[in-house]
Amino acid sequence: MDGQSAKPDREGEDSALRKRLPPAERRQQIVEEAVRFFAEVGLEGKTRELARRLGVTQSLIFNYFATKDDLIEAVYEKVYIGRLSLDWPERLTDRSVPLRQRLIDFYTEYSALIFEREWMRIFMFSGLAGASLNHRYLEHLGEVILRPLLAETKALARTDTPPKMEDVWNLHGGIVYIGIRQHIYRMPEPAKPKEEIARAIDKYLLYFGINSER
Amino acid sequence: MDGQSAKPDREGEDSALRKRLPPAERRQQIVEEAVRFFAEVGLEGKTRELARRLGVTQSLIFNYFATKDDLIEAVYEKVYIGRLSLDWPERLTDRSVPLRQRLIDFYTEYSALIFEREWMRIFMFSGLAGASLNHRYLEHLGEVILRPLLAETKALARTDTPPKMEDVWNLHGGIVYIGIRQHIYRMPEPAKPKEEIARAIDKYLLYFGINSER
DNA sequence: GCTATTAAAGATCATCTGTTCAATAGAATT
DNA sequence: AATTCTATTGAACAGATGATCTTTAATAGC
Repeated sequence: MDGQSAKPDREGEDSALRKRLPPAERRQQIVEEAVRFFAEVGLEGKTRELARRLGVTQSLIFNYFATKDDLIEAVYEKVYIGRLSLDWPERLTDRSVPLRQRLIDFYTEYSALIFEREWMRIFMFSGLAGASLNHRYLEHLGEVILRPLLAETKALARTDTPPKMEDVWNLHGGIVYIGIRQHIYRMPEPAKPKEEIARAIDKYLLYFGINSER
Repeated sequence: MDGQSAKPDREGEDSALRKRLPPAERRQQIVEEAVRFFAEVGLEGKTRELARRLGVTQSLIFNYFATKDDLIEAVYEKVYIGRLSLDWPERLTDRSVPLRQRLIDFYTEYSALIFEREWMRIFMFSGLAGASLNHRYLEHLGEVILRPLLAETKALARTDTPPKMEDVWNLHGGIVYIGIRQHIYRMPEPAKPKEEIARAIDKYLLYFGINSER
């Protein structure tokens, strides 16, 4: 029943030798694999399985992270950090560029960042788990991106129904849902995601009577 | 450390006596609580905790379900069945009613059904777990609801850009995202969800130049 | 009221899982 | 080559967890 009971963990697929790495490097390696691993199987993935994938003993993981929660925290940080808060706030409010162009630029870049299986799934797992980072991220997004977007829309709107925050969330949700379908529900990717994003933006702008050149 | 080691499980909150129920009834009771329980903590929730909430021993659960997976399967069925496939397909294609009204009727009813914490979360948990029911549901939705909706839109569209399936998904996603924000990310519910749904629909229709009366 | 039936409890198993720690071995320094 | 340092391993523990099996007792049929 057990062919090799002498080997406890460490089923190194690529085998090779057990390399001795500088701590910083090993730590990074663990976190990177953990991101992939947890994104695939969820945050309840077992440390033994993670160790197996790393080709390392399970106890080594606890040499770098006191508890599993610490590891998950490191995964959150790795995934969340740098995903937002670039120069978008200014660029989104740069009125020398037509709003349509600004929106397309933003969502092209943003979707390139988040329409990625690892991000999408860990975001959803952590959201379901009620992680505070998740809340903070969404609040941050709302304040730093969506609220300014609302202001920009208001400034150009030509209809009697004034734009509301919910309209911006609707635009955002419609676009994000493309990634959810693809990476959470594993449906096929749209043929031309960029084009769908542009159409979503045009629907939004048209509703408020905003011209493409403005 | 343990005040009452003689009682193994069965921390009946409402206490009372160990009632002897007809099997069908007990089974139903277990499934219903399991829906609530798994929706809250995820599909990896422990059977002992579920039993505790039921005020019943853990072993009793396995008297009704051979394995935990069987229980989860029953939860899926309970949650998924009856959530779709009513008379919507016909009503959505009833051209004696303006499309806008049909859309509003549909999404009012549909959102009332799915904007519910249990459904939303179990749908997401099962989607992340790759449950086949999830795929079947979405395919069914696409075929039975969204594709007819596309046909209806095409029939009334007055613009040169023809409506595409992706447009319908965008409409759908934007609306569903309201529920995701509320129940997955636990953000506050919009003040007037119905109104937001109507606005999303109007954006969609306007983009294809479809009049409200048609 | 008595008995056969069967929910439900109680006890326990085998395995899994996070965590700890002493022993080992790879590399750098002397 | 010997020594030192420490990354990594190997082994084990305690508690949890899905599942099984025997025992208890509530209910239905007579």
